[in-house]
Parts: sequence; C-alpha cells; structure tokens
Amino acid sequence: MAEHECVQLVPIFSELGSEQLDIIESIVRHHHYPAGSTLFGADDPLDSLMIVANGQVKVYQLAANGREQLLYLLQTGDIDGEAALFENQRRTSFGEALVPTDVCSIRRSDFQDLMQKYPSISINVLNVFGKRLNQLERQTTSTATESVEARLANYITETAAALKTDTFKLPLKKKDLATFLGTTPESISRKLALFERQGLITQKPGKVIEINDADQLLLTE
Amino acid sequence: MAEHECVQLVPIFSELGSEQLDIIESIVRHHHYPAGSTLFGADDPLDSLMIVANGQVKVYQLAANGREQLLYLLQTGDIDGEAALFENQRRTSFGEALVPTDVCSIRRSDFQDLMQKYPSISINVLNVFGKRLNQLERQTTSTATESVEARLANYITETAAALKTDTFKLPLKKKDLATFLGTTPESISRKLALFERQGLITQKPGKVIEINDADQLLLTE
DNA sequence: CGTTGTCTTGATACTTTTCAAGGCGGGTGG
DNA sequence: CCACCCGCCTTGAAAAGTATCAAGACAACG
Repeated sequence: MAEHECVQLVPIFSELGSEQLDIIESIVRHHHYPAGSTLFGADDPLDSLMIVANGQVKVYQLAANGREQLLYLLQTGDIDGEAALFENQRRTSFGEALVPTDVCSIRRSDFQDLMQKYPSISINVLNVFGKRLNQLERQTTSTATESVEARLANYITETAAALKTDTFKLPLKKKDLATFLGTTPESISRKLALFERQGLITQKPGKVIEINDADQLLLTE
Repeated sequence: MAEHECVQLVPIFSELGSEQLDIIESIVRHHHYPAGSTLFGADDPLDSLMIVANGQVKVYQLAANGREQLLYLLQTGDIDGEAALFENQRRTSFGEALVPTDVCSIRRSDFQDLMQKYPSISINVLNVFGKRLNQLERQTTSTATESVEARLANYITETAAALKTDTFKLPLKKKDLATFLGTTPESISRKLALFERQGLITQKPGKVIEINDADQLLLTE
C-alpha cells in the first residue's frame, strides 16, 4: 500500500540510502483519517512529526474573535513540521483532513535522534521551514497590503503556474479559500464573477477555472 | 567594544564552550550602519548570516502595489536567518537600520561548516525559526481576521507584557507601526485617541503609552 | 531658530462585510 | 434509481469599517 512508502515521499530524507530509509520506516506509525476528521487541535501535546502519505490536510488557527485562518494546505509528501522544532510545547493550530487521508508519524524523540545521526536531515528540515517562512511572509504581505481582488487574482495565477496549466479545479471550497485569503466566500464569488465579466477567466462547472488573460490578471490592483 | 562580543549574545551558540566561541568570533566580520541606512535589499545575494550586536533593524517586504509590510523588528541579539537556510538564492526582503546599528556577519559556507561540526547549532537554529514561524502565523491570522482596533490593542498589550511594564515608549514610528499592523498611520492615531477616550490607556509625550485597563483592552474587537 | 518629517484631526469615498433569501449540487436513504 | 435534504454557492441591498486626501500642529534635528 502507498502508505507504507511515505518515508520515500519526503524530501527531508532524500539524501539517505535505502537501508536507512528501512530503519526509519520501521519506527514510523501509520494512521488513516476520514474526510472531515480532526488530526490534531490546539493545546494537543506536540509529540510527533506528521507526514502526509496520501490526501489533503488543512492547517488553520482560530483568532480571538473565533474566525478561522487557513495557514497551510498540506498535500501528499508534505510534513507538518511543528513537532520537529520545539521541546515541550503545545500546538497552536488545528489540522483537519479534507479528503480521506493517510498519515505517517514519527515520535519527536525518535526524530531528534535521527537528526543527530544524519545531519543532512536537519539541513533539509531547515530548508523546508525556510520555504514555509518565505511563503508565509508573502502571504502576510499580501493580505495586509493588497485588495481582495488582487489577492484572488494572485492566488489564481500562482495556482495555475504551480499546476502548469491554464485550466484547473480550485483545490478548496470557497469557504476555505476565503479563510486562506482573509476574506469571505461572498467576496470571492463576486470577484470571480467580475473577472469573468472582464473576460479574464471563464468559470466552468465543478469549481473549474480557465484563465484567459494571465497578464491582465496580474495587473489587478 | 560591545560589537566584539556579538557571538555571546546569540542563543544559537548557547551550548558552545568559550574556546569554540573564540573560533567563531575569529571568522565573524563586523559592520556598522548609521540610522536610516540599508543593510540589504531584495535581490541582493544571500551569502551571510547577520547578528545584530547592537541597535535595531526593520525587515520588510514590498507588495506588488509598492506598499511596505514590516515583517520583523530585529533587536540586539536577534539574527537575520534567511542566509542560514538556502543555497544560491536571493533575498526577498529589505533590511534597514532604525538607529545606529552594529552587525556581525558570518559567511554562509562558514556557518554551514559550523552546523556540521556542532549539531547543537542546527537544533538551535530550528528553534529560532520555529518561534519566528509561530510569530508570523499569529501575525497572519491577526491581520487577516481581526479589526485594526483589535490588532492595535493586542500589539499594545503584547508589547507591555514583553517589557514587563504598563508604561512604555512605542519602539516604532507610527508609519512603521502601521505597516506592521497592516493599516495606516491615521488609523493608528484615531484608535489610540479612542482608547484614551475610553479610559483604557493614557498617551504621554514622546510616544509613551500607559495602560490603564489591560483586561478591557484585550476584549476589544 | 528654522526646516523637515511626523503626527493629528476632519470630511469624504470606497471597499468589503454582513445579513438575507433563493438556487444549485452532491450524497443518502428509501 | 429517484427524491429529498443539507450544505455550499450566488446575488442583492444595506451598513460598517477603514483608506484617502488635505491642512494644520507638533516635534526633533541640525
């Protein structure tokens, strides 16, 4: 089964030989979560590193006023990193499976042993977190300084670029996309309708979007 | 001079003995930046790790529309970490000295050698970035979901808590504080005036603020 | 002491949220 | 296999919050 190969999915172990991967595989535990189920919640003890073997997980925080902020969308091969980082801390975010999801976990102490044994792992982890910091910095800048219209236009072009196609299905419900972009589902509906009226995109059934004019989309302010 | 002891300031080297600190000290380079000068800009090569030996540095990004977003305020003992993370990349943010500032730098290749030699350093670096990720996650959640009023109230109470006092001087000009909180200087003026009218704070000359009712301030929505 | 940048306050305009209601779609159970 | 039901999405109208623009006061600095 695919979930038995999660260790090979993960870039942080990329420099290891297959014998070492076997060792790691042996200390990994496997879990399955149905769609909609909770993987972890705020205040849960932070005692293991999670690898998404298959599926999709949304990681979000709750603000003081109860509103939700989507921070990351973990796909197959992504890791939930917090556990690698801290000693004796509790989580500050929630994780929820959006589709049926397989997860492998490594206890923090085991993972820290691995990092001591194979220094390349910690360098790789640093790289993963560096990328995440960069992404988050851009997200912060974007939500704090740009209009909803510009943020949505950016999201569409970036998603298309990542998928290397002009026609793609939105990977999230509008409700979740709204919490990611720091707005409301209604505003997203309206702005997409606006883009369509302007001829920049075409909306098709099933949350599918076709980009007609990527250049103009990027000029949206 | 203080700038010759920057290595001792930094928590990432905390587990090392004094002989090892001497070695590191010998490969460190010292720089001085007057207030208002630029330490680095976007697209600069990312080739060294910076330690703030003395002073204050604002790290910010520019959005597509040209607006500025303050990401971090580095104080004495803080590091600018990006350089530790990536190979062959360029910066995405700007660094500017807010007051006369002394900086020590370590070339990236030297730093990566150090991480290989002393694994405790990379664990410590992971911890630093973990904290920064956490801070940034909270900042993102806050700017995306809460009102200007709530964000400012939070900023005031958090700053007071960090300084362990009820009366303190704002460490930033309102213009910079505005780009940090994702708003405008005018809005900050107005909200502070509102808090004062509500009796929650007292404003004194020289950007000094006294908190009268921290509990009520935290309830601000 | 003057100059320059920063801050405050007001009036206005705009974007976006909120609230409400109707339509669509996907999944479940009969 | 169809019908129903629930959750998601869309669209409208109104309200709220905040940005913008402008002008005057203040402060810091040389």
